[in-house]
Amino acid sequence: MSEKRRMIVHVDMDHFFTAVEEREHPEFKGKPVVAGADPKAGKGRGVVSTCNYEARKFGVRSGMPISKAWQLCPEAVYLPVNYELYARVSNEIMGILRGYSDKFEQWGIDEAFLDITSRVKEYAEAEALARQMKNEIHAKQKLTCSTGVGPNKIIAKVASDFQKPDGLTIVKEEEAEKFLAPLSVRKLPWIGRKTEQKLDALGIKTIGELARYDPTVLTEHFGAMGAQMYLMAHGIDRSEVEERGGIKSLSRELTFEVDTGDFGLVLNNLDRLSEQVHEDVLRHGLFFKTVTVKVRYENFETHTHGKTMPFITNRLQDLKKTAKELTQAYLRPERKIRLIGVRVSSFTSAEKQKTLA
DNA sequence: TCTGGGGTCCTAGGACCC
DNA sequence: TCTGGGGTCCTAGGACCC
Repeated sequence: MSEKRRMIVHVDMDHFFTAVEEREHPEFKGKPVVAGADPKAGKGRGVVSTCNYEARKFGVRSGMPISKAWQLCPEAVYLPVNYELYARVSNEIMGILRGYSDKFEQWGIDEAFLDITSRVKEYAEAEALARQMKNEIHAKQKLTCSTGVGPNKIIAKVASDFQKPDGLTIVKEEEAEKFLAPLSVRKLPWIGRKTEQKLDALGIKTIGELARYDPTVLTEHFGAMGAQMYLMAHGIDRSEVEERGGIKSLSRELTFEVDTGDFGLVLNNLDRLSEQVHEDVLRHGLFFKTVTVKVRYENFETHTHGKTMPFITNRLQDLKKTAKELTQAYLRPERKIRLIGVRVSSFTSAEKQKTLA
């Protein structure tokens, strides 16, 4: 019995944050635009969140320290990240895309997978449908996206990244291995900087080299991920497109403008972060059991310390008290602190909590 | 290169239970 | 007393995603 061939689409909005900003501010058009931390004339300490293609011409990239971006392109328009605005626009786009599929999966704020197997019979029809999506998003939102179509999520995602911006790339099942082979392993999802380095040490740079490698050796080096990488390199991926389940954790963190040894300041901010997390907990109607704090020292050494309580709670005082207790051990006079964070997890919803009570 | 912020998932070890 | 096997929960750290 042969399974029906699937038809999967991946949609990735082009430089989403800065594209929304350009739409809202036509005067930015044609200029380099960078969304991220305050550059503070080259002294800022955050990173670039997104930049437009004009800024990329200067070498600016996502994830780059904002101070480096300032060196490369001081004349760019620098904007703070307006997450609420982007989330509103994202919701409208996701609403449009949902209409094109039976199975839908949002991925981050600006990407989505669609299973359109039941709606098309062949790749030409899939291409037409993908083009229709792009046109509707452009007509209604004045934004462009890059789209990939393939027999599974991995191939669709790599395909959407192949031509940018405003791209549309179709990769048929029978062409998938040949399409992937010359690309860097870094193009595969889940292969980041560290894994790329480890693969490089094994003499593996391209997806084709990964596909020809001994899978048992990959499993020895990378565990379950090794087997997964080997399958991906062969264009194999059986994972379903499915709506993400409920939220698993809520957190807030803060990097100080200057590393600090002022523990009063640290604890005040810890309280503020706890209050913000607590607001989110109430907004989602959740009860939590686990509190985790995060501390990063000036040398970037980072620790987390958590506690699971023997009861479920949604009270601010429980969160504040636990976070403070967990943080105390890290407050050492000889160590300045760069970042603190508060996270809650092990959730139960309010409805479930009522039935238990 | 001097490294944000909000998330998810995996791993490995230890506690504890039957 | 020197010893099992399975299951679950918890913790800390790490890699990855956008």
